Amino acid sequence: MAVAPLYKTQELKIYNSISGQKEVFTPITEGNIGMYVCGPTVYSNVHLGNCRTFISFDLIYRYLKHLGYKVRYVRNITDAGHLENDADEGEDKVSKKARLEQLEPMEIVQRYTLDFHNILAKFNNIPPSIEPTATGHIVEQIEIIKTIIDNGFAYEANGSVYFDVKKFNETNNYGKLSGRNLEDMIANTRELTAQSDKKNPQDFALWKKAEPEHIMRWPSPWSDGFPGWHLECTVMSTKYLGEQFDIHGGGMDLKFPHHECEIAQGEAACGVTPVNYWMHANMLTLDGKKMSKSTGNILSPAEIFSGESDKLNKAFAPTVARFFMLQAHYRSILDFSNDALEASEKGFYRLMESIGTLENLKINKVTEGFDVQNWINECYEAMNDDFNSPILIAKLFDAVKFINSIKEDKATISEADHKLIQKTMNEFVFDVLGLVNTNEASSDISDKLSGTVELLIQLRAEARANKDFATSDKIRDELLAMGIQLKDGREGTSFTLN
RNA sequence: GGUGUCGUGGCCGAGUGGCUAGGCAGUGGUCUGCAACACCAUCUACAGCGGUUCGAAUCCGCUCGACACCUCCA
Repeated sequence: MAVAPLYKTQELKIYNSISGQKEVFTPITEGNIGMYVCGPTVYSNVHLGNCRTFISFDLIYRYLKHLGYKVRYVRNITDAGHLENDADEGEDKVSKKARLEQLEPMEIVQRYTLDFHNILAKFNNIPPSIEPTATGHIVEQIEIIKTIIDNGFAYEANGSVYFDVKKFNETNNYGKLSGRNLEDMIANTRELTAQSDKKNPQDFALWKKAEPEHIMRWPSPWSDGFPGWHLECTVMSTKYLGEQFDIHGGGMDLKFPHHECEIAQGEAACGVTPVNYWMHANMLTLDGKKMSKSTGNILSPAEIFSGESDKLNKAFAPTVARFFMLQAHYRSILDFSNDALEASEKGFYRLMESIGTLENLKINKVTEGFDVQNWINECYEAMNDDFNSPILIAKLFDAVKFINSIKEDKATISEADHKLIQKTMNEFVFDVLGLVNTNEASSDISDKLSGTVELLIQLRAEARANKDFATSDKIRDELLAMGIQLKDGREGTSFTLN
């Protein structure tokens, strides 16, 4: 018997940045989803703020897959073309770093691409289906520039090619994603600097002629140079997902100009708007301010994992940091602090604890004290409402309460409901939220240790029976200091690793 | 200056025209040799002012404050 995919029964709503509303999600091709997310520019280590965005889209990817969709997830690596600023003399970020560190640009790219993969793996992100690079698509970028020029939306000046925003805006709408109006933008900008090749300050580069000292350069019909930053995403998304695809994501700070330019390029090249659902993940702040490479207001994942930072009292497991982020909605600003992370950590371990408890729960004939089916529905409702992970987590804690009540003989569960709740917990906690059970990972390697602790528990029980509390407390307290917590229940003593 | 978002209890953080968010912390109880864990109960809210409404924290207006984008950033 074939089971129908979940998406047949679940109505998913997604907040579409371009309409500013939650919309019922309908993919272009039933059962299939094309999703593109702007990846990093690999000229330095990822910071925690970057990670939040990718964790947000990992959640989305995981849930879409959970619903039974076949998702092609494309996330690029920007290894060329990303300029320091928009001025004509703006230097390529990768190039600049290579110059400063006296390395080949591709060594820089390799180093930070590896770092990026390594860190995201620690956060248990699933790699995308395709991870294309800008330098691997120079030919396609040159081709699309030709098309945009032929369609009359770009012009060459001095070996560079610029997108003609004003011309585009006569027939299309430049600013529809970011809610901007081109006339206002023009009215609000200062005069062009005398040496600029652009017709308008809003025009953006599709191709830049390389200065003689610029080491990253490719031949083109216009000059030896390099492609503009916005272009790579247009090229790689349409190449792998088609001229029109379902979801395009990225950080909120890419909305303008990057994504606005992508819309313009896509429409100028293909005559159709490229994306049906625009999704923007919000920023992670530190001391109330956006984490940002340029201002140095940064906390690195390595610092979280090691605890070596003025901002932290202790080290945190990657999955705890992930859990902390998922406790906020992806479209809300989340402020990072040691205290908030510590609070999440305690909750996280409570959640994991109850998943362990769930394994060997007393089974009864009937379920009392909880409506399992209703609970499952509420979990789906939460995620179907624009991927509301905080609500989902709140629901998971409802189940935690129920599980603990059964343990305390204050509620009962039937065998069927037990299976159902176990399946649902596992699916949401591990498959959808992508959390990792740290208890389990450590207990795998500690069979011998368990035996040792069991022995100590036995000795302690004997001491307690003899009212030798000095000995029993010594065993308990010293194990605790080693990170092993004894738990006295009505059916004997168990332990957990902290 | 332009555009936009937001302001929730001790902290973090959902939600929303009338119904308990949740986590952490606190308080009282159960359990315990004492604790811890767990369970039960429980206290601190919706920036300020005005308006719409039978009813607003939720809608509208103003004030104050914060942040983001308008240069590069996830």
